[in-house]
Amino acid sequence: MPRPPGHGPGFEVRRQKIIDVAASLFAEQGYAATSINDLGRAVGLAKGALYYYIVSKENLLIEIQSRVMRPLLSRARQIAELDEDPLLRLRLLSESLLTIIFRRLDHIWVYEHDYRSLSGDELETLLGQRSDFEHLVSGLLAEAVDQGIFRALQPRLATLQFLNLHNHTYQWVRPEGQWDAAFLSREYCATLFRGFGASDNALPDVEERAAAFKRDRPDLPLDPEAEWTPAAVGG
Amino acid sequence: MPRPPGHGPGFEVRRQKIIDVAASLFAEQGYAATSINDLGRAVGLAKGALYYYIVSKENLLIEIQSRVMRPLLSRARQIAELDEDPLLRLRLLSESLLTIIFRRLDHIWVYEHDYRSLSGDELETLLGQRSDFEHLVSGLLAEAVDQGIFRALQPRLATLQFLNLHNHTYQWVRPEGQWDAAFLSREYCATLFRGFGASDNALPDVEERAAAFKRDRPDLPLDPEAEWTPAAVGG
Amino acid sequence: MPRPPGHGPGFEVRRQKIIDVAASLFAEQGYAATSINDLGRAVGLAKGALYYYIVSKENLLIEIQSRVMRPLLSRARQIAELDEDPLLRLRLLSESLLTIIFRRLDHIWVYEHDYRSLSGDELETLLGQRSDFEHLVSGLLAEAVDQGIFRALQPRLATLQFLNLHNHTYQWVRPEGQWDAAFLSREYCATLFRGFGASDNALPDVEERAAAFKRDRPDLPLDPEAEWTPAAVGG
Amino acid sequence: MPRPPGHGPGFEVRRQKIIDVAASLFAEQGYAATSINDLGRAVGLAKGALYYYIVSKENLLIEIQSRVMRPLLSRARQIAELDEDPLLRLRLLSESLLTIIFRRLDHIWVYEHDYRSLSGDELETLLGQRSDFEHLVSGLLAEAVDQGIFRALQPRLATLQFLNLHNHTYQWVRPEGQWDAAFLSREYCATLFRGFGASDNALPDVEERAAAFKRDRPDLPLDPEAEWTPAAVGG
DNA sequence: AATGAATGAGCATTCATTCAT
DNA sequence: TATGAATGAATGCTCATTCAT
Repeated sequence: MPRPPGHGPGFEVRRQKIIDVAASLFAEQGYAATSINDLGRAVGLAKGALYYYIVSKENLLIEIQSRVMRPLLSRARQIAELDEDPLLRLRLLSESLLTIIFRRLDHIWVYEHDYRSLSGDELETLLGQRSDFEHLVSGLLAEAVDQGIFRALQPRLATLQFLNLHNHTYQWVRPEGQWDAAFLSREYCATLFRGFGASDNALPDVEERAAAFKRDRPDLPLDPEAEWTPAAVGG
Repeated sequence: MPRPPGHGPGFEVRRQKIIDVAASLFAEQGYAATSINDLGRAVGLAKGALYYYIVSKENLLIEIQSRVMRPLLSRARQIAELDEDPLLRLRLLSESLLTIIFRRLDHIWVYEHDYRSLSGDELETLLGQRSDFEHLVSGLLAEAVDQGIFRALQPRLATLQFLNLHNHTYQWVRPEGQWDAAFLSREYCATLFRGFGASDNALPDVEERAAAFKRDRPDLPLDPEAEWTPAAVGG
Repeated sequence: MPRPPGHGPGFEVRRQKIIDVAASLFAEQGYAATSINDLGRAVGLAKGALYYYIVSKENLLIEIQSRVMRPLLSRARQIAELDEDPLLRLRLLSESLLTIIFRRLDHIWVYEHDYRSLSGDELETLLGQRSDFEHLVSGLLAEAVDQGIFRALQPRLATLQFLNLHNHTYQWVRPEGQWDAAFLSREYCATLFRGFGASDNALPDVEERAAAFKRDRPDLPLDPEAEWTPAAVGG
Repeated sequence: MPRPPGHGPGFEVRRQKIIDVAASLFAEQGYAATSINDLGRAVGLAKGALYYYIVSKENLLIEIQSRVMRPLLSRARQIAELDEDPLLRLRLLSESLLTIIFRRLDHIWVYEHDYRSLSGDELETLLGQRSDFEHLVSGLLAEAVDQGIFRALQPRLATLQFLNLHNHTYQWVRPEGQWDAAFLSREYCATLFRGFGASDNALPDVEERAAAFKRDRPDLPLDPEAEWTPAAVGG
């Protein structure tokens, strides 16, 4: 991102502070609902001055996204390349991801909510980074399957479960609450690793019973929007 | 035969179609970024005529939310009250939730993304409904713990894992794709029920090894934003 | 005002009722702030049906104006032409004017407030009628001066005083209140006839004292917007 | 030298000019019928720039009202508290009121016509100020009655006559015309003070004759809307 | 005689951005 | 560096009016 030439020493510092504030405002009110005026007020700078530091509102979004995505991806790559078994690497990657969610909750809100406000090029970059991250996870999961640690999972579906579990955390987590990133990581991985594990200790009949239920109770369809049929009175 | 005052027979039909279109636009571009003009264009109606059918933009949001939340909650309550074991009920509730996500994906997008655009009263109602749904899940999980089917879980955290796994699905699911709601429900429940299950077959040492890693490799902190310390060369 | 041909017997009745309602709404909220929708609701007719009876919103204004102005002018002419002394005729005309103010208070509100919403032609007609009425008053006042009943007044200024006193009544009068038109007319005429009367019983020195005050107290200018000068401390 | 944040030196000047123009437009066309676009055009500023100076359209109304009401009330209070006889104070107050009508004719138009466009709080304030002013007049008139300068008048009705006579002036006065505020005040007070005066020089029989007329001429009712009865031909 | 539906212009207001100073 | 001032397009919404039925 080329900056106009000839900036004083404080320029970058202030610029970063402005992005901080923008992230917090965007997280609170949403990107579209936050005006440049709001930002100026929160920063204590007139609108005109603001534009000395920022190039556009959309650019703030880009910077916020990459603040989160760049270090995460870089650390994730390091972890994935460690010479450790896949389970440990997954566990470390999980904690890494949760750590940044805890530390940059507002950035994550913006990242998760407003990435669709980006236009073509930038959106593509971002989606590329997301995809890169997903592939790191996929790779580790596949290794675990290959090594027989996990049962035979569809790798894509296992990845999505891993990501669902972690990524949705931003919706409810309180960084100052009772749980920290390490704890959540331990819990999530306990669930996932047991859940994905090879040993066949599942609760074996629940699927059959579910199938039976669907067959025997047409009056209570699982589709919430389906009509309610009065229960068949058995003979 | 003069019709009673109010609206003609086609009114409600068209109104519902307009809400359909709104849901799809809001899902695509976000609520704040979609203008009433956009909606009019998509519907093929001038702005003025649009307002013959809708009461306000925000009201569209409300209608979309409740289209999703009302049937879901009602069906979820029926399921929770069934005289079946908690595992089966969780499984049915899971499929119910995923079914509505598949059938009303755009509504769910709006529901998940733009609920914060609602003002006081409506937001409160919505959050109340969300909370009601969560309590249904919590109750079933607690039953499973009580009956010794699941190990001793923090009920709140188990609930959040259940919800993370399901709710984040809207982010990537393709209703016309290879998987359907029943399949995803089976997979998610397999993961969760094994993961939450009582039998102690976890992969026991991963936590110790993670702790050791954090101790031995201060050069590779899990926080993606922490400084990279050149690896200590051990002696 | 040509009406479309072929109306049933109830047409004119209903039309008049609609104008009644319009007058009351316009009086309450102002012409510009009252919508045709408001009118439809108040009348119990859909907008479309309304236009079967009215030609336009502005036309309602015209009808309301002439409902008030036509009978008033006609009666005023009859009174002015009576073979009675000017004082009596002024007194009768005063009561006539106040009577219509009492009976048609809402029309008068509209008449006084919103006549400027009329466009060229109609406005001219209205102003012509106003002017006709004023000339009737002027004529009677001039007669009274000629006959020596009133002192030598500038006829225009006397007319304006007569009209000010009467016309502003609509601003505060309550038709169901303690006073009726006859009473107000008696009081107004008592004031005006004494005030205009020939006998020189004025309170003679108030003008001199007013002049003195203005001279001696430059610190308290009568112009409310003039600067306050600290009072000159006398020696 | 960086100026403190807020507004430059020309801001308030321009702001006041905008309110001036608004007052003149509102007076000409009415508040509701004047658009912010009209104002922008008249001021030579794009709509966006206009809002840099004004807070809202309604706020313009408020500013206009208080421009007129604040100085008037303040000056009126000073006059009412003077150590002079009530007649002189009434005369001075009359001139004060007329002076502001002359100087701020457009403001007065707005004040008199569009006060009902104000919403709750502001309307209450305004009505309170109007009432305060009326009480000042009432007090002086009551003093004059108590001192026997005026005959026994109903104080409320006397006040309303005073106000009718003065306040309706804005409807026809031309500030650049032949009359000025001092002249009108002299004339109005001459009428009122004689009219209210104690000496019993009224034209005593006009009321009896009016009563007789009403009795004897049922064919010519004073109500302009009453049916015309063909005159009874007397014997 | 009356309706529901539609229109297009207009409304007050907000916004991201620019620029001379 | 920072400001106040300006712009023009866009926003959600209302309105008087029309018209096929």
